[in-house]
Amino acid sequence: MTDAPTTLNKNSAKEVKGKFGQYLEKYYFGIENNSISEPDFKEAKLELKSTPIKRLNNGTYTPKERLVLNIIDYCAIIEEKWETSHFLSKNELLLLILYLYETDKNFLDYLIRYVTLWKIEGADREMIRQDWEKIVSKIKSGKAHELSEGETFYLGACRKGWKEEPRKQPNSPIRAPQRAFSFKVKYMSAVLKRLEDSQKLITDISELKKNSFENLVYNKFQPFLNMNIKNIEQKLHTKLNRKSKGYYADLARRMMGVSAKYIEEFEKAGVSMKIIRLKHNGVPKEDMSFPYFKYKEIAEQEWDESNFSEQLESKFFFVVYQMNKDESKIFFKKAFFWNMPITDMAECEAVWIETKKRIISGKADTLPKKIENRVSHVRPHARNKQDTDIAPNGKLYVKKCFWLNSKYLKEQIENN
DNA sequence: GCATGATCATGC
DNA sequence: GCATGATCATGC
Repeated sequence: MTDAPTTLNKNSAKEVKGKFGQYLEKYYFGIENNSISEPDFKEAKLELKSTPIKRLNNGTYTPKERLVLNIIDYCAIIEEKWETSHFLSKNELLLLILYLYETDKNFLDYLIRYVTLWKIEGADREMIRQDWEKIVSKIKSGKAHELSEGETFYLGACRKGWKEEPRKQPNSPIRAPQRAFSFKVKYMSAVLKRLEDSQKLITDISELKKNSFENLVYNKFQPFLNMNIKNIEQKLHTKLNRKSKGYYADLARRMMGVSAKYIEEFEKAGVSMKIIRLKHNGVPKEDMSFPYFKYKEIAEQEWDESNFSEQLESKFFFVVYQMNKDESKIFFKKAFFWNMPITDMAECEAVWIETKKRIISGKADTLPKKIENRVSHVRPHARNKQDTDIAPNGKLYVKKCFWLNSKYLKEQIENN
């Protein structure tokens, strides 16, 4: 921000509010201040947002306020659909900058703590969609003046511009205060937590210029190939909890030099890391499970929009350990990125369609078994027998999920 | 309290 | 040894 004025002194909180963001846009990114409806970087469909965090007395950090997004146009929004909504097209992908607000500092001296891309996706996206629908339906019924933040979960309709005249709204003569969509403070806390809990794999950009990301990851594992897990821990000068279920995942992250829970690059790319332990014959000890499904959801969905197809389309990172015959010893064998070949995807589609067919015809208790398909099968995935979900026929069945067959995984591991 | 990743148990 | 059913452990 070299061109920015430096003569400003301490600012009152009110003056500062918004200024950091304006200066950042203007002097760092060269964008003139605007409130146009397109994203700031329209070619990339990327919206620039900066937001303050503050330090608490106990040393932890917390968002200072909600993140205010676009102003709600009461009259226009009732004609919109979620997928093509103004809100989503502007805010789906944010370049989010979290800076540390400090009372007695000139705002030009605020520290930037995190810079990250934040995409509305996954389960968050569903919650936010529901919130959006709720707000829109209230506006539709002529109650824009009764909107309040407490009605929704992640996405709020907050007051914005107290000095502004109340706005016209459809289906009611009453004028309603101006409101904007916003991520609630609690949601921003989750964003911050996510950032605090994640760690970059590659910190030196020059490495990435010389080598592909995949190769850089493989290089990190190189020194540990074929090494017994005990020796790996020693080499890393670390002692992990062997009893923890996440032990092998922890160890894998450590081999990559990461002690945090999340790997930033994996998170951004939607890469899911999976641990596989091979028996002496090269077959994984377990099939690979996915989150449980809702019978009714499968009955109503098409394959293309199903959770299972979405999960399979993402990239995987397999970390493979090899056990000896009596499973007393285990060593690190290999790690590789993987995505499902299109032909195998078709097999999973067939299993999914068969599952849907049986659920609809009231046979949710006899879903595709392992012997029925080379790639995938359906099996219980619940806390116990009492942990059930309701099927379209009104009966309760134990929760189940799709699995990838261990023998199929064996082939994939051997081919990589 | 529940979802999720992971693992155990049983019977053929 | 494997398919299938059942459940554990952790974290949010």
